[in-house]
Amino acid sequence: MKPTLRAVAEAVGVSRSTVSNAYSRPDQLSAELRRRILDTARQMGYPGPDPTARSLRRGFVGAVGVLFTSRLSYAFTDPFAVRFLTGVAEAAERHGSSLLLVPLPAEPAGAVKAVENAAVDGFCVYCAGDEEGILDTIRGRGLPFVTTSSRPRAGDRWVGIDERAAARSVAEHLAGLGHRRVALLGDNVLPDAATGLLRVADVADVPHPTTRERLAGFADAFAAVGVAWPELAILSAPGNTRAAGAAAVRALDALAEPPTAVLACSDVLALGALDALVAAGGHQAISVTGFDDIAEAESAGLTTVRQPGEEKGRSAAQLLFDPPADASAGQILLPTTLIVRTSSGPVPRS
Amino acid sequence: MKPTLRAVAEAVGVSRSTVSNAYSRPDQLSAELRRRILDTARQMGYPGPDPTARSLRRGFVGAVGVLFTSRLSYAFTDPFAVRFLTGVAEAAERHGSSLLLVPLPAEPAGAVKAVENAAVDGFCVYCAGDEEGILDTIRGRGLPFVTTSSRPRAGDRWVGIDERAAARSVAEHLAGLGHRRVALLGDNVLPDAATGLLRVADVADVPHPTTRERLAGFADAFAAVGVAWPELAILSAPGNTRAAGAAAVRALDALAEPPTAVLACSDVLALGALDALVAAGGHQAISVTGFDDIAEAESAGLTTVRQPGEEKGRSAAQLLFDPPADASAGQILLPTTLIVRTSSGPVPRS
DNA sequence: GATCCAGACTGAATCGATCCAGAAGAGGGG
DNA sequence: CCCCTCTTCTGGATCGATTCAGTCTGGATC
Repeated sequence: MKPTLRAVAEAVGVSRSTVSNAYSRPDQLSAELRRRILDTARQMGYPGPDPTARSLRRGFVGAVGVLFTSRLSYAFTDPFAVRFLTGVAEAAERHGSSLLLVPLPAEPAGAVKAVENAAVDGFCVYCAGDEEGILDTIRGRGLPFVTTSSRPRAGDRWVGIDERAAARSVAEHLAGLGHRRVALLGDNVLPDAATGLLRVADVADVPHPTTRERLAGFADAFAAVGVAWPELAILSAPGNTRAAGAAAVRALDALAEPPTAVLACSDVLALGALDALVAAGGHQAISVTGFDDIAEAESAGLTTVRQPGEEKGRSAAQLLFDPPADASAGQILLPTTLIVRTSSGPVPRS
Repeated sequence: MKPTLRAVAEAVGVSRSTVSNAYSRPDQLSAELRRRILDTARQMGYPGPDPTARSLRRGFVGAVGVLFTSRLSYAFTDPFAVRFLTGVAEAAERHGSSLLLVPLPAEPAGAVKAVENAAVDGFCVYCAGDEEGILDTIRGRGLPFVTTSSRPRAGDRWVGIDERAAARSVAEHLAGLGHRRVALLGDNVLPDAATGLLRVADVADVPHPTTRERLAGFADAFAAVGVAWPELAILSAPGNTRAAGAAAVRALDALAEPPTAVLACSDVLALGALDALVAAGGHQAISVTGFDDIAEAESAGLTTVRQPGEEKGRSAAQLLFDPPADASAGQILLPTTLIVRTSSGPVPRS
């Protein structure tokens, strides 16, 4: 067994307080004694104050929790999530904090337990499915947190973009190019895990808030040019991956008249859509747009909406570390930009 | 202030142990009493046992530390590191553990402190620069760990590849295509942060173990066809990024006779090299190879050595969670494969 | 020479739980 | 009716440190 602080104190012949001070408050004891303490500590193989015990006593941990809803390992396969995490990491390392990545089990009860058991000083919540349940648990613990995805409660710290307006901007671009018969592509659009071409009575039925807002934004633009919601084809992918996007788009084959454009809720899905269209040989005819502007989007020539991923993470962590005195400054709206590339073009005359 | 377990115990009129049992050992008390306890706890706003206090008493935390040497936020920009992390995350979530990502300050003393202060049950050490210093600190704490990068000490748990043989395999491929005048590209080849074309007296002078092994493997293959170490051009990039790789390769312009091939120590660097060569217009003439086989390598047609990234992470975590009874099984050597694509070809006759 | 003060160090209380030996009570078997 | 076992619950010790109100010492001040 490793020696404890007490053992060191006894070996040197001083009180535990003094040994503690030798580590954490050098100014509280003479340099000479401090040296002696640290020396014998080293000799005895004392590894320094136990982090857990210290945290308990001090009342803080030095780590922020990061919450992804989907399986943690999936988070890393999502380029945008990785960029967010990069930003959080950047702020955290500047602040001297560690990052605790907490895997959330699929069942709500398990997720709540995971949040309750996380030894952290606060949370960055990235896009959770059962967001409210999780936020309530965090509130229950009395820990500070910052959300990103859905619309925040008044008083909650938040950083995000205007999802709906951003989505509208790409859709307006396509509408401007003359597209009227279009498909909207999202992942897990409805809760029942149905995949492919879907009938969605109302955008409000879409459970995932980000997907919902983006679809609504797309719809807004088309409504403005006279295309109503029921006329839009809705495609649901089984997940936010390239393969899933491709699979969903293949469902369009069933349509008598294929759409002239596919608007995806993420770049990953959009790239998958391109994959499928290229494989089918008809990609010239169909415009595809994405959302996020991940690295691959550029080389693929994907028209998309750029949102600042790293900055989102950085601001979130920053907001957690030093909360603005003025609560109204606790909600940061980041800008988005429409990036037009080659994957979108005018409707082909046929 | 949030109520504590003690407060709940007093409110219900039972002992603290019983409340504790209500949460952690339901079989130790009657269902009826348990319900009563949990109910009043909920009413009082008790968030459940404090994770830190619990960890202290139980002696374990439920989190594994992951150590990257370079700045934590850089880790996420390295696709191979992300894949490793994905694997670790996968194993961790299966095991119900969290991941503590610990940023390591650049100065060794700070890094040691960071490792000492991490509240974890063990570490996965991914490619650390001052690896030995860090491993010693972990050993000092008496915590289990798994390393990946450099050659392991006997008895240490380890998962990795035969870096040197793998590197040799790509180099042999190029040598077989007739290449004799080649450049080797790594990041931070020498400790003095020199960039571009370098004079390196001996491979052994390269501080970073992975880079050293890979360069040595490249050299092995060329030595076998009569090209000695001093005849190889060594390029050092200022970091493991695409831009850095491109920058380093531009130094080749200074050469009277440019090499016919560039062998990079990572795909990221290789892609950067391709960028630079494409920009210069001469990429047809020069073969480029990478290392790792990241996702972008395929679409770029990059010849490379594939190593199983996710599996590396998964095995590392697995090795940490359930150590093999037989210590000799604690070192896992993963296979590598040469992947030949279009970025390598025969030496052009001129 | 009495007073004051800063600096060095101590001790007990505390952080918030979990663990374990054992007490109390209920039921069962002989 | 007594002994034994089981279940249910309790109290105190403990995990390993930090904190804070003091004590003690030696020297400066008037």
